Amino acid sequence: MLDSPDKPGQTLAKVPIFSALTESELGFLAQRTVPRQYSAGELVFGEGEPCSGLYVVESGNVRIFKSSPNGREQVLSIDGPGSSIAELPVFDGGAYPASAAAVDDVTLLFVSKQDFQALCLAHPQVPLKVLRVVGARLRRLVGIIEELSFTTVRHRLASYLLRLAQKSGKRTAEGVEVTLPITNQELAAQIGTVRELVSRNLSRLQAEGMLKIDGRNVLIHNLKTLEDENRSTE
Amino acid sequence: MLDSPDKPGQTLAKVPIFSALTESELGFLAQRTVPRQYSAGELVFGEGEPCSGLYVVESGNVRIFKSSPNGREQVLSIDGPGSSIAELPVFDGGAYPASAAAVDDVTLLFVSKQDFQALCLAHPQVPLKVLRVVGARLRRLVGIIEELSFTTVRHRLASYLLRLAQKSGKRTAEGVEVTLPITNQELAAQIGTVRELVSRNLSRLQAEGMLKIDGRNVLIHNLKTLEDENRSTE
DNA sequence: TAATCGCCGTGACAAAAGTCATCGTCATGT
DNA sequence: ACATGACGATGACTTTTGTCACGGCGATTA
Repeated sequence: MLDSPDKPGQTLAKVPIFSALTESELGFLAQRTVPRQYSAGELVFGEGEPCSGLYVVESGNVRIFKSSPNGREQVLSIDGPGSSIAELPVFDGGAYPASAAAVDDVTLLFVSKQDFQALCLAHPQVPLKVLRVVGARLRRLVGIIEELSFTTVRHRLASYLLRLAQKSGKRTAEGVEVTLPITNQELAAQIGTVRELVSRNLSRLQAEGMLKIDGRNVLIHNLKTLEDENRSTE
Repeated sequence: MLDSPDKPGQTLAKVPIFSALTESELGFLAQRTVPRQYSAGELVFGEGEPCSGLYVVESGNVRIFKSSPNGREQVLSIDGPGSSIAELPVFDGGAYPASAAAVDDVTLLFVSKQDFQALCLAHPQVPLKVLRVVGARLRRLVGIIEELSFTTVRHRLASYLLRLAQKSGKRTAEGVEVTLPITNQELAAQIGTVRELVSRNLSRLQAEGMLKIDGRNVLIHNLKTLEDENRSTE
């Protein structure tokens, strides 16, 4: 049960880019996927490596990022179960444009370039689905550029908190409470800055009375005030 | 001759995403395209507008950019003849993620969403070509993010000059000479900063003996020195 | 228990980025 | 000839960002 042979098939069925396939086609595809395990922090592939195929996330989360020689990192996206990653380099034949690492313990399904290309030829709907997924990816990247180019660390931090509040905030009497799911270091990599500035800006927002910080828990007193923070210079 | 009826067809033949089509199919497509003229500076479409179709650049150049309420702009790409723009929003049904404006006088061929989708269904190779093109676009965006996140204005300016030197530099006795094709204002928008910083950093590079600036002409004394400028902190 | 390690906060500092205002130049049109 | 407007350089200043160094805290391990 825990390791039933059709489990990969079930995962694949939930992947948007394969949603046009019939059950038997999924089964066929599932037979050619190779499950790969990674433990937290492990590298899945590195920027610049030749692209041998794409991956589907079965469990856990994968972080796609760029890193600088200085040790800085910039996260491009975090993908959970049902996401496909690295679909694009499969098509243009180039190398991976960024690195991928396991956030926590992760199981991925690997689909070789050859198999995927054959699949695309046999099922013309697949590339169309890929284009949809890629569209979303591109929008996200443009959003990152916009934020990096136009806003300050403070803004990006506020945006992050708002997004988090929207996704997993709990209403309480004194406001909305969120729990930071990551370290300041990782948060810094996501909003394009360094650990210290995250720490300082969080403190500053608290000093200004917008937040109350208790370890990883953040109580946002007034969502509106935080939203204004964004609109002002955005 | 100047306005021969098959001219759109000839342009379309050079567009990568249509390279899989036969001559007669191109002719068929050409009949459904609508040529549109824009004069320098004119807006083609604005960020957030619903996407009604894609464009092919027939002549001139189009600038794709984001703008901030502050009046700042960030250029995402500049596309010349033979490029297609806004292929992606056609697929995911969303709005244009950025604005497009004519750099100089421009003629575009408009292909409606409906026609293009029908084309994709009839010719499965087309979406595959689109994926290739989009792959390149995505790489460029990731590159912009990398530069914005990791490097300084000085670095990005040096990179820009190097790229320009590589593309259109002329070797002279004292080094490589390039002519800036745009104003400092526009240069600033491309490297993600403001007019003043471009001016200042150019002056500074000159003061340090790397360049000699004469109006729009820049003489780069030593390409290597400028390249080092990039590697150092990148 | 002590040592170590990862994470966090912060002070001190340096560098970079951005804003505002001013002035000069050059081209254009009236 | 003159006014206008776009473009560019630059000084003065503020804010933001980044770096380095240090110390504290909590968990894990020797």
